Amino acid sequence: MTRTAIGTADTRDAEHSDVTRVAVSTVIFTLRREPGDDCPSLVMPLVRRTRDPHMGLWALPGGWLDISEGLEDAASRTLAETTGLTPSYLEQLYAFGAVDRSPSRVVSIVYWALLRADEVDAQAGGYAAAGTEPENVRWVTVDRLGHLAFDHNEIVDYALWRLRNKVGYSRIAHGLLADTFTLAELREVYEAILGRRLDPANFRRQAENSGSLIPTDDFRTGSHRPARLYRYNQDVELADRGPLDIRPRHESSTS
Amino acid sequence: MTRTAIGTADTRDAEHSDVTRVAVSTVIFTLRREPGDDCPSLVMPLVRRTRDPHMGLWALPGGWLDISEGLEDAASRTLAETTGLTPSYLEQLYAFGAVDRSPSRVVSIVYWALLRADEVDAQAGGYAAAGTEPENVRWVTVDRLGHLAFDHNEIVDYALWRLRNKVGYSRIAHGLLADTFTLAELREVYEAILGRRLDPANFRRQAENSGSLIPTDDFRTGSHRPARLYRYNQDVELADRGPLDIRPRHESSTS
DNA sequence: CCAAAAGTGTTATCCCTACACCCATGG
DNA sequence: CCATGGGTGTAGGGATAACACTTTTGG
Repeated sequence: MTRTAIGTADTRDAEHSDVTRVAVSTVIFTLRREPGDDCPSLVMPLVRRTRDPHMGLWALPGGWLDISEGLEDAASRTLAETTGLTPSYLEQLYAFGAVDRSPSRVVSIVYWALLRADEVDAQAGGYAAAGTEPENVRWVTVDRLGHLAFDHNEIVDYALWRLRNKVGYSRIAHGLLADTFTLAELREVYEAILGRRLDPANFRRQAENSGSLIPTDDFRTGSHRPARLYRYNQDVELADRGPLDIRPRHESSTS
Repeated sequence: MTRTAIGTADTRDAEHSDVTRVAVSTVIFTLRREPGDDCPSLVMPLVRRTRDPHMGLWALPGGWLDISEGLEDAASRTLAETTGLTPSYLEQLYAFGAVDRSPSRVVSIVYWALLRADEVDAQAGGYAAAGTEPENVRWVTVDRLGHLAFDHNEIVDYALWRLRNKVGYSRIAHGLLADTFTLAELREVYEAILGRRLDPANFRRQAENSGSLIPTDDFRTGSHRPARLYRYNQDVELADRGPLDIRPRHESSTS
């Protein structure tokens, strides 16, 4: 492994200013329920830049592509370095390569990923207990990002567009939930992503008819009528992406 | 401009074997109507490799990314070098970066493009008249490609999947036609891409209701009842891709 | 007149939406 | 018993698919 940098695309060495280098960054989504809020909201981790192109600004997690490392491996690695977690979903977003997007020539292969809310909470709790909470990492609601380094605002906008688009025809919403969940929880994920409320009755039917949900015998008991817990049917993959193995495997760590 | 190579991802210099280089390749689709056939079929240009990784095999047109050149510019450039034409549609497909996809480490940013059938025919006629038909370029029907260099078979499969997928929810089919066309011609494009016949009556209604077609006052007179010619409404862009300027501009050369 | 493609009309079906309604639980 | 969310039923609208039908040309 060669050296890598958190915070994409800085100038590693002056001597490299005449070559094109490849960076890999990742837009990482998860869901956070604020105590006062009625519905959860999308949040993502950002990394503070400690070097000069845009030093001090917040940027997407990322690093240089190692010569002996696959693109997706690089995305997973930087994701783990930033969050300590394994994504429930990881997909390539786009390759950004405008000549002027960085002082030196950098092509960024950008991935986007989903993290299960419960895993993030557990991890955050662990950091808090150990007192090792990283100072240069911050989790931010997607609609309050502010001005990011490089072209990262554009990148996040595109990732958000893709997420919202994809939630309509695939089952990525499961990537934000624990392995069992109520239909209301699943619906809240959709509502948080799409930014609008959905009819519970119709949502239930659609979800049930999709064939991707397995009802369990357990119920979530709240302050009212208990709700059945469902599980994601891993067999059904749904026409989701390409016909080949280009697409990432979901390395679900909970199952 | 530095040196470039037709036929992606060969080893430029031995001294570069310790760096990751960026190549840009393009899957170029157009429609060819064989004299005997009843319906046109998808064809694409391939380039014969003249250097050693996979020398002699056919490969996608491509070349090394120049340090002062945008990704899309590189795709357009190699496309022009191969076909002498400007694409009617050009979009990034995927970044391929498996460690073992080439002897040296190469990340290929792959684009896919559409060419208007009439422009390709005109160009081919020009080559034939001038006697300058390139020997190392061959136009092949997509279902008779044979074994290509590198992972290019996978790449073409993915591009085909994307094309077939996209034809269902966008109007890229126009990218394969001249600027005026009959509904039957438009339907044939869809049929060639999707590989199945479509009901002419229903297709007509869908096309008319899409709002993207402008009827002209001209008719195509064949051996039977004349058919109205339509034009593509360039104002309507349809929710097609990302919300920002990441998407390529269609540099249509006919309008 | 005939064949064949251009173009129109009609109907059944499916899916989605809205919304009324019943069910089960904690307080 | 009542408020609240869990869960079911149902009627209307829009899009699609299947296919019968009329129109217009060349031969």
